[in-house]
Amino acid sequence: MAVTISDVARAAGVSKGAVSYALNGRPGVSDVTRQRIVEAAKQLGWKPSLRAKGFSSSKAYALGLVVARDLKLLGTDPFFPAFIAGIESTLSEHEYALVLTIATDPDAEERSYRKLVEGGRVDGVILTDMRNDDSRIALLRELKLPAVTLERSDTPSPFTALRTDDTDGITAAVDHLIGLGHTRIAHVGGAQAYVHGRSRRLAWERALSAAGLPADLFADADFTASGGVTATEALLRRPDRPTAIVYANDLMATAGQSFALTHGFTVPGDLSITGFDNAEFAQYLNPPLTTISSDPLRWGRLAAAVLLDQLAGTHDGQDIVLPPPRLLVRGSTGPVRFSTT
Amino acid sequence: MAVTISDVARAAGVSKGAVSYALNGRPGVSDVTRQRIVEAAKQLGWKPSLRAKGFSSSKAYALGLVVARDLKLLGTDPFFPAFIAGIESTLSEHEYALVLTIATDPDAEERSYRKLVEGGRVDGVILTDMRNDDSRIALLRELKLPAVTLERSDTPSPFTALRTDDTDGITAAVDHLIGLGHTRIAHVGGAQAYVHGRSRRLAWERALSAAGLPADLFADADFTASGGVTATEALLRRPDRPTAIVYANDLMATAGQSFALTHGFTVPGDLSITGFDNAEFAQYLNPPLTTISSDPLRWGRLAAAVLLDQLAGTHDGQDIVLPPPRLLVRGSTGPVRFSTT
DNA sequence: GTGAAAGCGCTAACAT
DNA sequence: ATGTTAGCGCTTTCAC
Repeated sequence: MAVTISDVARAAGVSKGAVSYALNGRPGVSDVTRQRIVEAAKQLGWKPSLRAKGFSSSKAYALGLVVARDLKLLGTDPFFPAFIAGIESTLSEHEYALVLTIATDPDAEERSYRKLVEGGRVDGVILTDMRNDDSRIALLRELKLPAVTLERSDTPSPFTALRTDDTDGITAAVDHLIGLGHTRIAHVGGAQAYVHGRSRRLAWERALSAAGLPADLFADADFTASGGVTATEALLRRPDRPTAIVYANDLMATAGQSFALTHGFTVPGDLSITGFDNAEFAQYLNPPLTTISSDPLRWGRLAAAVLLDQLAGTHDGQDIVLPPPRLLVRGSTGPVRFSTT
Repeated sequence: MAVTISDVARAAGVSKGAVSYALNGRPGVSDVTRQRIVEAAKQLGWKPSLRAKGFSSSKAYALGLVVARDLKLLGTDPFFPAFIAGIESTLSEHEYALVLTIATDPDAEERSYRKLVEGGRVDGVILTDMRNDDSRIALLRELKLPAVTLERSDTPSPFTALRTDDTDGITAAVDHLIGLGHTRIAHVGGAQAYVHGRSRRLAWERALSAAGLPADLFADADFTASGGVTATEALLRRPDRPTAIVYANDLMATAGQSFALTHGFTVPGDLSITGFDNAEFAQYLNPPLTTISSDPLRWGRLAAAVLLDQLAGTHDGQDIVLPPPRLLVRGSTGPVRFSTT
């Protein structure tokens, strides 16, 4: 049997309560007594039982992450692994653990949150892939589960959000293309039900408007490779086809580039292409993909830190704004060759 | 306050113990009493507290997964997300949760396991990325932590392993290339410290030997894109350069293909290429990558199931053998053009 | 300032 | 076969 609080109390000649106070740095014990207790605990090599702590304090000492994504997307998204690593790096400093759940359909998502709460598995959750009109906000409210969200849904939310302007990345991409002489710059959108899907589209529109260019070359897609192909095909079939396409993520850009190349277009000669995410493989395409890079590790670290602060009551509830993503110019973008207008 | 076992006991007019027995389907209560108890529990909407259960039974009702990988690899590996989804699908049926840890350096890995145990976070762990001479085996033994491993390390291990023959996938790839007339078939190896790195290399060697061809075109790498580039460059610089390269994963194959294309080689004209993993992006390369596909979802599901069985004492300890991976022939492989020997 | 003691909600050893 | 009861290891209230 491992050493318990009673052993320490006995060794230090005090009560269990005193030990608890002493070790949690709370008032209720004199400094000398505290010293003695700390000493005894160290001597005995006492490690407070997380289970007992959790039980008596009704805490899980864990945070939850429910990932609701299509497997195909999960597998290629460079965001999640780094994001999770970021979460972990914060949690490991605080004796917290991460409980990960993967939900493959909408119902499973809600069930996941409910189970996490019913089982007392977590003290709070991190919400990613925010959606416009996001049902999770009401759900978590009902469940009284503390949360932090990545980006802000248009659904009013009582939860702290980590935000940035996707805007800046897309804007930089569009401006880069305009600088290369492009005037027919299309956008292949990510699923518009997602906050980041829509904000990227809006950023594209605004950047074009700001330059006095029409934002009429839009093709809706869903962040998947096959969606990217379909959208690209639709755009390239148009008589006023674009000379550049801004994609909402690298996977669609990759698929789109592949489609263009196999249909006789040169990249960037006939068509310039930009992605979003900076997936590892993107720089090994032919040509390597110009893309936009954020800092998922940092997002993860911060998201966990903010949530922990909140649980400890040391966060003021203000949203956190992260630095904007950066444009990485590579071979898939180049000067417009000629205008066919 | 939520309804507890005492409430149910009172309502059913029995002791707490009786309720515990009744609800866990154990002997000790008559069928009539059991009926009454179950009824009362349902009426009151009683959900046994996982925390209390865990506390009194010293169980976590959770499994752990410690991922020790370079972030760059984590982000492009299609294996993990699907594998984790598989684990989840089994766990969610058993009131178990998954605690995920990411270790970015070797020390962190050991610390992770120790923390998981000390905190009583998990009842067992799933080991992936097995290494030859794997230190985790001794560690888990010391920690008395039940485990299941993916593949078997050469370190003798008391843990059940899920196995397959990588062999079959690589063999199929080499045979496919031989069938296309290739005779100088190289291999760009994954880190040889890993079981799957070495087994793929050995499979390549054996397949060539079986066909009476020399296995002398080997370049060591580490599963990373940049490693793939370096290895490819070394191979293509050789006077007896290969007409086909079998890569140990898709990321290296992608990077290698990119290198070859940008250095004037045509694929598959001058060089045929095969990968391993069937990453989503691989079919959107130019040309699309011939690769080898396993079933990570199934691996995950099984790994979790076997471990749970083991915890329940219902597994005989026999290794589980999974079906071999499949070769997916795509555009990156073609007939050898001519021989320059 | 200090310490005793009462839970927290279960499980399991123990009487009956 | 059934029910009683003593913990599990901590936190926290409440006397002292």
